[in-house]
Amino acid sequence: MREPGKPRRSPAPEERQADADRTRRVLLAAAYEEFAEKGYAGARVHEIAARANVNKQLINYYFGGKEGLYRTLQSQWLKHEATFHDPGRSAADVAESYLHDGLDDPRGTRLMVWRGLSYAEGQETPDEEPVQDLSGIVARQQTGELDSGLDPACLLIGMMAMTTAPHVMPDMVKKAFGVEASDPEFRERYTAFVRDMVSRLGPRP
Amino acid sequence: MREPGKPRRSPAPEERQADADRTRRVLLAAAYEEFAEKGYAGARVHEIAARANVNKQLINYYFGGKEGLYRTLQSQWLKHEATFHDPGRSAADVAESYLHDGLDDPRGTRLMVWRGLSYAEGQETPDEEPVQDLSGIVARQQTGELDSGLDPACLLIGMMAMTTAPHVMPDMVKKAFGVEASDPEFRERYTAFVRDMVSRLGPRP
DNA sequence: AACGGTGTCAACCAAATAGTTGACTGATAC
DNA sequence: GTATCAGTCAACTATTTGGTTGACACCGTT
Repeated sequence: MREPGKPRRSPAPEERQADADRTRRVLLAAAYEEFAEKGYAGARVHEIAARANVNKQLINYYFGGKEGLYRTLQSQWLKHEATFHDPGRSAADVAESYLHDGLDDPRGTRLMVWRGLSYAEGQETPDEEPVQDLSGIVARQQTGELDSGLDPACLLIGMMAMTTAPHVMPDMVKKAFGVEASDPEFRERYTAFVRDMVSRLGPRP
Repeated sequence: MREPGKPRRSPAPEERQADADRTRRVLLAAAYEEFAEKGYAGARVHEIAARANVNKQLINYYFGGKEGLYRTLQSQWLKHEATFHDPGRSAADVAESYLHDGLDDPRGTRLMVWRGLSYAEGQETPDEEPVQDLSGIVARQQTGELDSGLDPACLLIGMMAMTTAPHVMPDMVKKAFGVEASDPEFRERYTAFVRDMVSRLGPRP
């Protein structure tokens, strides 16, 4: 990208390290976009480099290649786990905000779904916590907000399924609602449904 | 694959057409596997040809290339639409069989999810029916099996979300249940949950 | 001032990949 | 019997793609 004759801008004294960190960050940000959009197989390293306005060799330099970059991205996004652990807010509110977060910025969800499809059974889960935190659900069962007769693990999967659905089957949404998943009309109708749904998960009369 | 000297087996009289059809079929079957497993970008045409035990050129000959093959496959699998239209069986039974069909053979679901991720908003939906059949849901609302206060389109999406969840987030399943999504224990617990869930969608007392 | 290290890049390379070419086989039509 | 056509394939090609090489600029240290 740099013009032939023009010498590169000089990295200021203590800016050196900052530049390296900055490069890592912009690369990760670009990778986030590219991988969320096209998945691992569809993503292109030169495209990531272009989005980051950086030479593609730096992907190898800092992350050891496409796969290293992908792994780094994944492990970084593991923190973003959904646990419904948010005392003070109702389950319906938490579900709604999960849904809205996903509708406002589908990238995280898409990344998760791409990963799910590429998931191979029996693969080693190296360092990442091998157990899902269900305490947020269980706590709500104890307070009677959710029916304690229901399986907590199922509850979590079910709730997550509802919030990811618009990204998993956007075409079915389009055909069933007549509008895209990003349309306010869908948002409104589906939000109401999710809240209603959650309210039905309380203890049975 | 054929040995050098050995002449090819002669196509019998009326077998000619049958051979062409057969080639198309084995290619589509192989493509179904390959695309379901790796998605469009990850699939390899030489791999599809190998699975079909056929020269890869035939993919171009019969389908006009990788994309043509993919399109043909998609349009063929459109019939498999889920509509909950099955009078005589309860909604819980239908949901359960959707779930079990998916667990027994994930390929159709995976294909759908891959497609969902590749879905670009605003793209033309060429010939395929642009409206989702909701009559199966509405009918169940009229008989009082499902709450008629609920949005039919939402009901469909929600139900489908539940049945596809195991394939969309197999890693979360693994972490939440401690077993793979293919494990009988998961199947049992999750089936019970889905049935319970559906039973809660009836009219409120 | 020479040296070594870090951050960066342009140019190159090898493998993979989708697609093309030209040939061959046998059956049917003329 | 010759021409034509459908079906098939091995070998080839152009392009894409992830990755490597070698260089260079700038800084701090000796």
